[in-house]
Amino acid sequence: MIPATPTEDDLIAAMEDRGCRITQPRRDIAATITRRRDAFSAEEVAAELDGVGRATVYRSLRLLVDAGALCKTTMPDGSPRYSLDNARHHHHLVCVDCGRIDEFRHPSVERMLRAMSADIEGELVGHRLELYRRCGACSAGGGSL
Amino acid sequence: MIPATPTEDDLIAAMEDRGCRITQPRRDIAATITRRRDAFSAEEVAAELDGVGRATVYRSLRLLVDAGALCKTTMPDGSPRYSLDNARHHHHLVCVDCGRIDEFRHPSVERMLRAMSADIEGELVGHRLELYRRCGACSAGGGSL
DNA sequence: CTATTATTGATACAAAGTATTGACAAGCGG
DNA sequence: CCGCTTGTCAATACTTTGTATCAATAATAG
Repeated sequence: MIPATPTEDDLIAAMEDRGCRITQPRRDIAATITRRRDAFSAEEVAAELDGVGRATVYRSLRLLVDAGALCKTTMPDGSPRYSLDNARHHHHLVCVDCGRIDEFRHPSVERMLRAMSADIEGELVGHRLELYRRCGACSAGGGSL
Repeated sequence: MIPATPTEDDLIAAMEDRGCRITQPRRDIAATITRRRDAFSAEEVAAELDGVGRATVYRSLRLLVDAGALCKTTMPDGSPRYSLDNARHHHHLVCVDCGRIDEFRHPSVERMLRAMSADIEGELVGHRLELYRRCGACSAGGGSL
C-alpha cells in the first residue's frame, strides 16, 4: 500500500486518536493544510483562517506534529515550515530555491546511525537531518530567475 | 597537530582575517566565550557583558560563525546554542540531559551523503545533522537527578 | 592628527511561539 | 433534557532570538 498524503479526515482521526475533541477550528485547520500541496508556515495558516486565533493554529499544528501527521522542517535560514507527513521515519530534502520539501528514506542513513552509535559514548536518543539541494525543476532553469 | 579549542586570540584573528576592526566589545565577547567550556546562548553572553549592547553580541556571534570559529547548533527543542569550533567539517553530538555539545567526524556521514547524492534529483548544496544522545556522564547517574 | 567609515548602543521591530484568562461548548452523569 | 466539569477557544500579553535603523563614537588610513 502506498502511503498517501493524509486527507483532512486522516488529520481529524489523528487528533481523535490522541483523545482530543474535534472542534470547528480544528476542522478548519485540517481542511486548510490538506488543501496545500506545498510546505507552509504557521502564520500563513493563521492568516488564511480569519475566525481562528493564532494560538489555536500553533496549538493544533503542534498537536498534529506530535501525532505524527505533520512534519516540522527547518529551512536553511532557520525558519520553520510544516508539511504533511506521508511516511514514518524519513528525512527531508529541502529545495533552497523554491522551498519545496520532499521526504526521503535511504538505507544509508540508518547505516550511518548504526555506525555512529557503535563509536560514540552514551546512547543515541534522536537525530535531526535535513538535506538542502536545488531540485530538478529549479536546476533546469526555473528557480530564482 | 591536534586542532585545539580556539583561544581568545584565535577569535580576534578570525575577525581580523575577515577585514573587521578589533574593538573593545569584540575583545570582551571573545574573552567571555573562550572562558566557557560549554555551549552557550547569545543572551547569556549579553547578560554577562554589561556595557555591551545585545545587538553587538548578536552581530559578533554571527561574525564568528561566518568566520568558522564558532558553531551554532540547534537543541532538540529548537533553541540555538553556540560552541567553539575545534575542527573543520564536523557535526554535533548534543547531550539531551546536560546540554553539552561535542563535535564529531565520522566517515559514515560522508559516505551517506555520497550515497544520497547519487540517488536524488538535483544537486546537494548543504545539510544539517545533529545527533542527540545521553552522554556518558549523564547515563552514568548524573544527568537530571 | 584628522578624515573616513566601520562599529556601537539604544531602540524599535519581526518572527515564531507560549502563557494566561475569561468565555464557551462538548460530553457525561443523572 | 439539564447542569456540571473540563477541554478548547479567541484575545492578549509576553518570551526568545534575532534584525533594522540611526545618531554617536571609535579605529584605522593617510
